[in-house]
Amino acid sequence: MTVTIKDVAKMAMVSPSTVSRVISDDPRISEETKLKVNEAMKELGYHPNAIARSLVSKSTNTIGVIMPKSAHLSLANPFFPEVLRGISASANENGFYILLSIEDDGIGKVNTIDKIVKTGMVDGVIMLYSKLEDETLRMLIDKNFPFVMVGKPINGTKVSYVDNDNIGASYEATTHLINKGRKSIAIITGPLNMVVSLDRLEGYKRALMDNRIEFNPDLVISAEFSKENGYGAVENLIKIGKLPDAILAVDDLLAVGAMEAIKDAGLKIPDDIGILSFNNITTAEYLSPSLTSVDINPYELGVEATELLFQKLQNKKLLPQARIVPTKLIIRESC
Amino acid sequence: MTVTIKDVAKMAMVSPSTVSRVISDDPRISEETKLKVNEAMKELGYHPNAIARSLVSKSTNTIGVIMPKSAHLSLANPFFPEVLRGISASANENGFYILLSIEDDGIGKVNTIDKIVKTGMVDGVIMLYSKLEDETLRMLIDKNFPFVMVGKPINGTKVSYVDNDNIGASYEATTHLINKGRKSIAIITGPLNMVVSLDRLEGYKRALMDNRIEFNPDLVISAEFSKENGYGAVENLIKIGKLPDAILAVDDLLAVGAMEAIKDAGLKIPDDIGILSFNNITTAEYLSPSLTSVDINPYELGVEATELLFQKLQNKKLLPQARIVPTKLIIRESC
DNA sequence: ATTTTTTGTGCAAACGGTTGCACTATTTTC
DNA sequence: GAAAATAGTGCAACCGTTTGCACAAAAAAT
Repeated sequence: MTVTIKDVAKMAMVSPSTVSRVISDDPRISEETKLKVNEAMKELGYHPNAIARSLVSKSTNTIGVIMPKSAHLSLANPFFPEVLRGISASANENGFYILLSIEDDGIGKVNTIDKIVKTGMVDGVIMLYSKLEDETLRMLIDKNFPFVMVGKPINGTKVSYVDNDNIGASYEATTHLINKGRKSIAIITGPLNMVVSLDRLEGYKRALMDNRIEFNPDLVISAEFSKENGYGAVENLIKIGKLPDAILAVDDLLAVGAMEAIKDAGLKIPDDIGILSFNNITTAEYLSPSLTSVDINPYELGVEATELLFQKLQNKKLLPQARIVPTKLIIRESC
Repeated sequence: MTVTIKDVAKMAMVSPSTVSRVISDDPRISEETKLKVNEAMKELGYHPNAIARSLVSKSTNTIGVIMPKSAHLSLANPFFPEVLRGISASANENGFYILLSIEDDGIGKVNTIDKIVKTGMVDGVIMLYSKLEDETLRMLIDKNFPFVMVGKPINGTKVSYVDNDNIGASYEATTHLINKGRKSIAIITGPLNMVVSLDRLEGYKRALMDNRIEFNPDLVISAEFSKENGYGAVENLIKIGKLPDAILAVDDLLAVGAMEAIKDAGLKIPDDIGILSFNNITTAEYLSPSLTSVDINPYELGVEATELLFQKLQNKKLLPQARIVPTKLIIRESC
């Protein structure tokens, strides 16, 4: 049925080895036989079987990409799809394929990383996943299996990762607010067990410090990313009478909620309160006032992750390293 | 280095065949040896090599998923990610993996479908892709290779596909407008070489006909999906003095633009003009007035596509068939 | 005119599994 | 108690490639 290397060999009247060598462009093959073989291949419509090749070469030219199923990021903004595009572009360029797995968050679920790694389906893994169970992480490290994480790992484990320059971006954003004359800047940050929240808080603190503004813990609100929580955060600031003249929200959704609350309180943006947030969702530009936001580059994140992984594939002994992708402050009307 | 079936065999003091049979749960193996073998497998941390298995079984338990890189749908709304989630969930349930390829739209680019199919990396293919070059399509059909398309194919080719019930949805939407007392309904449709545009136009026509409203070609505007085009379409209607009392936009983006144009013209929504559109992007609910829109179910589309593909894998002779996924009209303030 | 080197190709053993068939030991049947 | 059926396991071929090594023929060196 399927045409194999032997069929080609027969037709070209050479041995299978020779055909194989033609395929891999072995310099020892004469031009003459190359021609014959190539002709036979074309004639028969031959394509080398990837599985058989993998079996002997012990590499599949495939990288596993593990995505969380968790909704808020993947739906509210095209973060994951964009990372994926970056990975895909970079992988394609290097002749690699992508085995995608969307992990079920539920505990006790079958772990696909485990399977694809242990059964040898992939050469390396990229994880868009920070809440990774330690067990899997341990396994990867113990096996010295090449992998890269997108997003700084949670517990300081020494692994390779790529991430946005969250600290730098937050520093820049905060400085921008300060330069606009804002004195009292609140920050609505995400859950404090998320590295992204901590990093953005850190950048905020550093900027305050560098500008000799005292850090005020009352102006730090931590909440899950959602419009409602953004709204609630502002309500709360109003209630305790600590209304700032600017708000830094670590996620656009929080900002959207905050903006509503501010308007509902009869205050003006940016006149009374300036607002600035992160991620630059598409809606940001359509809000009124349009929202100043830090644009991140998920595509580039994907590219960098893949390149880093390829380095590891070539040199298994490469030490864990980080790649930080710059961000860009998009200035609009909200501050 | 890696532990193979032979190592297990040695440790359990049986032949490799026996180990293989234990793995595939062959009933002829005695409980006793099963125990021995399982113990040895655990002891050695053995996992059967997927590649080797594939080589002999001639199946990889992997399906290829081909996504277009083209931006407008994948970015403006989470359509593709959602389809992907559906595919992933369904595939996982059946112990299948996903080989994802994001195709570069550019002509002359290497065609990944071709490669993964011809080199035997996947058992079947799902294409989220309607602008498929005929060449690839032909190849798949000629090889009788199992595949399913998401979205009705463009040229009536007899292939298996899943799609939203676009005609039905449009019929329902138009009827809704009519029931609200609208007499003169314009439709802003997408490019007329896209099946989705045609189908939604078709549903619109049928609803008019069933309600004895004459179809007026002047009220049909075709434009690429974008805010700007939605704006322009309304501007144009105004200019030619054919302002309707309702607009059916086949995409939310068009509706958003249309709404702006209507407001800019000093008209009121829904009082002067009602508006209704398709796809129900997240923003729809936040607009003012909030936008009545047809919610589609991309997740289900993915699930159905995968199930259909599995049917084909089991029965290669299955005739091409379609699966139509119902939609849901979400009524809000805009009409 | 030998010997040595180079060039081009083939042989056969892997890679890590699966499976049809044969075979022995045990059980069932008559 | 011998023949037939059944149960449990192993042998060896195969899946479609790659690759180390051997080898013959041709070219180069002596």
